[in-house]
Order: sequence, then structure tokens, then C-alpha cells
Amino acid sequence: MKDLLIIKGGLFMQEVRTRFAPSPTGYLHIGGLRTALYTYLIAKKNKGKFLLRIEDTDQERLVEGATELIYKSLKMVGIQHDEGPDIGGPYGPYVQSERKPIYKKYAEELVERGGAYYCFCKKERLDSLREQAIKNNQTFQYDGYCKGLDKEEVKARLEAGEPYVIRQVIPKTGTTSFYDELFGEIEVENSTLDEGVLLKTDGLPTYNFANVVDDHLMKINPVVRGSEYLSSAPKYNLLYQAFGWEIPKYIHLSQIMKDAHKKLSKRDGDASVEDFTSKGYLIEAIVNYVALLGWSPGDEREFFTLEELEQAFDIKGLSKSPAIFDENKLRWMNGEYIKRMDEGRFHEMALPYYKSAGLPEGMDLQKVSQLLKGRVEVLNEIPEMVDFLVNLADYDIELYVHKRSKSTLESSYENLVKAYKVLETLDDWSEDSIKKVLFDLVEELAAKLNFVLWPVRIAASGKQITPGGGIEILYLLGKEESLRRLQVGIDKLKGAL
RNA sequence: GCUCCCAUGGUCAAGCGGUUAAGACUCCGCCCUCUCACGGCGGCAACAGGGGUUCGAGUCCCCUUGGGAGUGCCA
Repeated sequence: MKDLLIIKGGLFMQEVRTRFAPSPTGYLHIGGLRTALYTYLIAKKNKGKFLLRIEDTDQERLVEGATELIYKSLKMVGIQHDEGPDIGGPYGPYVQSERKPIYKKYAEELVERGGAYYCFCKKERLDSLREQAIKNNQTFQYDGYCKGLDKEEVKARLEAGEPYVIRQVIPKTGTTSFYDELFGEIEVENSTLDEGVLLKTDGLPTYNFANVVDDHLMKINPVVRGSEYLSSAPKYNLLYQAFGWEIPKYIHLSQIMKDAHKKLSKRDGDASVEDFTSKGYLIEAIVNYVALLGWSPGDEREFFTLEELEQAFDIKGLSKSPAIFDENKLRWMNGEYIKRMDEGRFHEMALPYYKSAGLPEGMDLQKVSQLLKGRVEVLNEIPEMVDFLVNLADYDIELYVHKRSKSTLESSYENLVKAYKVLETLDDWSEDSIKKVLFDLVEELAAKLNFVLWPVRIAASGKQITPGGGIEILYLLGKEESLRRLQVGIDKLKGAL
């Protein structure tokens, strides 16, 4: 008896082996990330293997360096494949263009078995057929023109070196069905299926053929892929049957949408994983968020590390309907990750942003980090949050008017003058000392804290909202700059009174 | 057009025949507070429509509507 592995109540009679099979056409985008993640998790949850296969059978769409980008992204995410082009494995090669002879051999075998046939039709003929179909409002299907060719003729034309493709034979009548672990039984009429190309003129297979051959040879089970393959799955089953191969379990994943109508795509801009990380999103937050887009653990948990996902994941929680990517919620989750991060790491990550914001040399950046950590959602918002520490912008004196603190232009002026006086004589410019003299002042005035601190903070920052309060800001600015700014405030108010 | 799939608040989602239909994000209010944020408390907001089946339907079936995917010598 082989191993028994349980997926959604069904039994797996063999080792679980899943594969992520991107085509190297660019960077890994969010949808690809989620497919890779779920595929990986299904393998890990079942103590199986996860492999990476590069599907580069479309030589025209190849993008230089794209495969490396995929390695890089997966590594960043923390997904490690057990077999793949870069690390090898018992079922290689794992790059389809390097498997060319294999597909030819199997395509020929399929012709022998009656599951496929040679086709010599020219592009022009197919184009006009397709045009005709569109005109008649019909689905295009190859008309089987070359299907009836007798063996001798085929042989002769092949020997003459005529270009050819190999097409799949589809039964004219009857139905074909397949079972998806998520969607259940799906049945289609064979008459709606096209006798598509399996092996192209250039000798490379189409996806429709390569995926079946490779998944079988690499012992992939279950086959996990996007729901865009749902409608061609019957054809794959027909292929497995024609070869006499065992049909794998299928798990088709719903899509990630940009909005209700458009699916998330590279063309719409920032949809790649690296676009998000470069904006200041943490990879852990991205992974966590994406994991929950289309999957639910079934309980109230929403924070997961990769390791926790490996434990918790179950295809029962997969959603059949497409999910809309909500950057707003990603922002929130990223903010949560930042809050939970240790201070040292946050400081390290924030440093480059301080640099680009132009924070002064001598400033206590650790303190800045302390103030920011609980307030930042995405790292790239740091520069504008701290800009006031660099320059005091020209601000509207109406900022001094604040109802809750009972601040008016007059009171602000008076309090600023008093604050200036006590601060001017302060030698130890530490947060504690500043706090002490200002608190003493407040006590002396028998006022509310904010009556004094509101105008101080406004004068020190020129902004209505700041990370940190007045005392913290004065401390960061240093005595000289602080006094200068307070004086600016005093002058502004004086001019207005 | 044809084929297939999907359908709970604005978004992510729990729910698997009997619930006051969870929770999270967003938004709003209150509290806390040296501003903001955090935190705490509270609130707005959903079963697309119509037929069945059933004692009883968000949950099962059918139709309609809406949406998505496929329809390539792309994957």
C-alpha cells in the first residue's frame, strides 16, 4: 500500500507532488505569487514535493533574465522548491525547451495510438476558416481537413520536408468530464472541443500538450493551476486517456482581480511583487495578505507566517469566486507587521528613507524611528511624514487656533513667548529636561497641558499633524533650531495681532 | 455568438437545512491623549431576482440577471 494523503476528504494514493510552472515572460506578479504559494502549500501540507518548471515553449515571448527574476522572487517569499532547473532533480530537465525531443517522441506515439494526426494546413487557410467562423458567429474549430490524409501521403510529405503540426483527435460525439477537487464534476460535449495543435511547426509543444506530458512524466499530482485552464481540462483528460495514463487530481484556483471587471495584470502597473516591496511593503505582509485572498483558514486568525500557513492550509478554505485585490487592506496589514517588528529592524529599514528625506546629520534617528514605528503603514510614506524635521515650511497662523486646547492667536503668542524664555536658559537639551521646564510652566500658569503645548508643537513643526508631540519634536530639532522656530512663530503671531 | 465557471455588506470573508447572518479592512461616533497614530468601546453596511423542494432555505434544484474565463502553431 502506498501513502495515503488526505485532501478534502479524498485520498491520495501516492506522494503529493505539485509544480509551479510559470513562463519566463517577466517578473512574478501578485497572481503568480498566489498560485505559487497555494501550490507550494498544498505540497507542504501533505509532506510532498514542490517543483519549479519553466514553460518557455513560446520562443517569441521569452524575456531575458525572467527566469532569474522568478528564482529571486520565490526566494524572497521564502518558497523553496525541491526540484527545478537550478537545482536539478530526478525528473529533469525542468525547462521545457530542453525537453524538446521528449515531446516529439510522445506526439508521434500519440499519432500511432490514434490520438493525434499530422496537419499540413497553411496559416492562410486557417485564418480564412477562423474569419468565416467569426462571421457566422460560430466558435472556430479546425475542420479536420488533414485528418483523412492517408499514411502514404503523410509519409511522403514529411519526407519532402513540408512543415507540419500535430493535432489532437477529439471524438465527434459524446461527452468528456473531469473532476476538480474544488469545482466538482464538470462535463462538456466533445463537439464543443477543438482539435488543437499539440506540436508546433518549430517542433516545440503547445502548453496544451506539454503540460500533460510533463505533469505525467514528473509524476505531478495534484495538478494545481489557475481557473483559466478549467475549460481546457477536458481536452487534457482526453490526452491522458489516449496515452493510457492515470488522470491526476485537479485543483483550479480562482483569479485575483484588480476590480470587478479587470483581472490584475502587469499592464495595469504595480502588480508585481517587487513593485510592492520597493514601495515599502514587507514581503511577509504581502504573502500573508495574498494567502488570505481566496482562502480562509476557517477561524478568526489572520496573521500567518509561511510556516504557519504550511500547517493551516487546507483546500477546503479555497474560494471558488474571484477575489479583488484591495491595496487598502494590504496597507493595513503591512502597518500591523511594522508595529510588531522589533525596533532595530524597523530602524534599519527606515534608514534609507531618512536619507532620502534629508534628515540632518546630528539628529537622533533612533528616536525618529521610535515615533514612526507605530504610525507608518508603508515605508515609502516616511519622507513626507518627517519633512518638517528638515525644513519649517511657511504655515498658516490659523493653525494656532485650536478649540480643544483653548488656543487662540493671543494665547498662542503669550505661551510661545513664555516657553521661549524657559527653554532659552535650558542647557541640558534632553527630552526629560524639556518636558520638565514646560510642565513646570504649565503648572505655574495653572493651565491645561495642551494650552501651552499646542502652540509649541505648531511653531516647532508648522504642521497640524505630526508624528510625536511638541516635546519630542523640540528634542529632535535641537536647541538652536527649536528656538529659531519658536521665534518664527512669535514673529508671525505678533505681526497678525 | 458558443462552451464552462462563479454569485453573502464597498472589499476580503465565516456559514455547509433551523444563527439576533460571524470576523477583518474601509468609513463614522465616543473614550484615552502634548497633535496624529496606537489602544478601548460603539455604529453604518450583505444573502442579486424569481420559481420550486422542505414543517423550515443564504445553505438543495431550476430559470433569469450580473460577472469572469476559454474560444491562438500564448501560457
